[in-house]
Amino acid sequence: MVSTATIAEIAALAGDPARAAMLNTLMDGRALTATELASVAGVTPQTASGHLARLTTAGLLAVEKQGRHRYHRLASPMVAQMVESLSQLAATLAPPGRRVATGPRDLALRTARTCYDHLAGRLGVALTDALLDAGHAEIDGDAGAVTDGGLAFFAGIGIDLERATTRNGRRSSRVFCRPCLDWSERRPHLAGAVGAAICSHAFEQGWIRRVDGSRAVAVTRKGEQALRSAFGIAL
Amino acid sequence: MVSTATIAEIAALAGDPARAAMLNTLMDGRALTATELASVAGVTPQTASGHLARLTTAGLLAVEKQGRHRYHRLASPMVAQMVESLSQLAATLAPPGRRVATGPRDLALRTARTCYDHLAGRLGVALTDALLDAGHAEIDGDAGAVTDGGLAFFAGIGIDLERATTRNGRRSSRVFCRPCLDWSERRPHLAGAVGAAICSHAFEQGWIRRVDGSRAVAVTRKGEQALRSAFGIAL
DNA sequence: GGAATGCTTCGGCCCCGACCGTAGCATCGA
DNA sequence: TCGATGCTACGGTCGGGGCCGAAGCATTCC
Repeated sequence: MVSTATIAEIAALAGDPARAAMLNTLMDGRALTATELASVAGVTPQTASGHLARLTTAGLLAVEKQGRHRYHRLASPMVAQMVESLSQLAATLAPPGRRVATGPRDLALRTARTCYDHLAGRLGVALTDALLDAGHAEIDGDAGAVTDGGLAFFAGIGIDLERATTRNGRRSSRVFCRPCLDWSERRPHLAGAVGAAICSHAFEQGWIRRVDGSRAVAVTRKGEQALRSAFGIAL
Repeated sequence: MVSTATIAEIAALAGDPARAAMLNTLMDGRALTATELASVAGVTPQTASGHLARLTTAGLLAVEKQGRHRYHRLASPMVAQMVESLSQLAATLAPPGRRVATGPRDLALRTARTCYDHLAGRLGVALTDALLDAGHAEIDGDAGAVTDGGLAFFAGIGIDLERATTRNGRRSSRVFCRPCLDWSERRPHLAGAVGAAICSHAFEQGWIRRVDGSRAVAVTRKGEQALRSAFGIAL
């Protein structure tokens, strides 16, 4: 966050194949570790470390230290917008034959996808809205919380939040509930242990299933019924 | 227009100081010669020629041959949008204290300027606000629209939106109306075909004129009257 | 405690590409 | 026809930076 930040400097940062792959991977709003990003970029961890350091000092990425892991995410929606405009342009300029098939996949991603370990897209935001409206959860700035009524509600539909926050009988240090700005909806959805518990429960109950092994998920017929009866959601 | 056009390739093209200066200079939508662009980039003509060739084959620039001159311009509004998003990010990431020396030239830029092919700055935002307040246009998120009343309004002041959206008798695929976040005002102004039509009309009617051949424009006396009577704007 | 894991720093290699000087093509004005 | 101008093509130089191997901290697990 030191240098004078010219257009050329920003573009040069995104102009390296390895760094571009990292930025593109982080476009879903997740926070990934340096090793994971090294993998997607196809470089060794020490090389990735250098790239991540440059992206971070430039202000494009934000890091969150958690134990021996360092989670990297896009620093702001504006960075996502910049990457998005690059993607659009790349898709347009690519020879029509070799254009990445647009449409169903993108539509699926915007409808419902996983964001790290919780749900995002229209589904994730709709779930969050429903929980907020019902008074089961609250969001205030960067903080989130589940109300007492919410705890009972989750228990009633089979989501044990006690179990979700403990591992090996010991309390996890993980953030219990926090809002996460949705990349496509530009509105918050629930993350943290609560978001993860909802997501894994939805998978276990067969409400949703992965599409093509990508981040996109599809809501099953059973899931539609469950979401309507439990949350009052008609996606 | 050959290679597969990845994000990294596009960004790398914009990541060179000389090429970035060229792209930035072309942001006003004009077409400049190679020599002029070499001047603003601070390189020799032969170096600039190489840069321009790369930008052109990549599809970022379009060339128009006229005699012994070759006029270069941005290939599409999408390129302008990409450069715009880079500018925004650069302005945001720059240390607040040492932002480029603010002077009369900057003041003129902030007051009124062209953004590719439409109006920006205080003038652009004021025009947009007036249109929104009068119900002539609407903005919802990333989408914009002109109302039926708006169409009649524009026709009344001599702006034919039908003509603006058709080319050679066929409907252009260009986005009709979209909001564009103003770099200096941090609020949206109108872009797309509508924004372009307003801008060109303002030039044709002598409401505004260029300053020093830069992106800045000055509102003429005639323009002040027209803006006040037609839009109710007192800049 | 010791070992394993995640990440960073350091040093050195090496390639890409930005730059210019020179020279070669087009076009315009006499 | 002959310069003058605008632009491009080629060759050579050289500096930045991407890459990895080796080594050094920090943290966690057993």
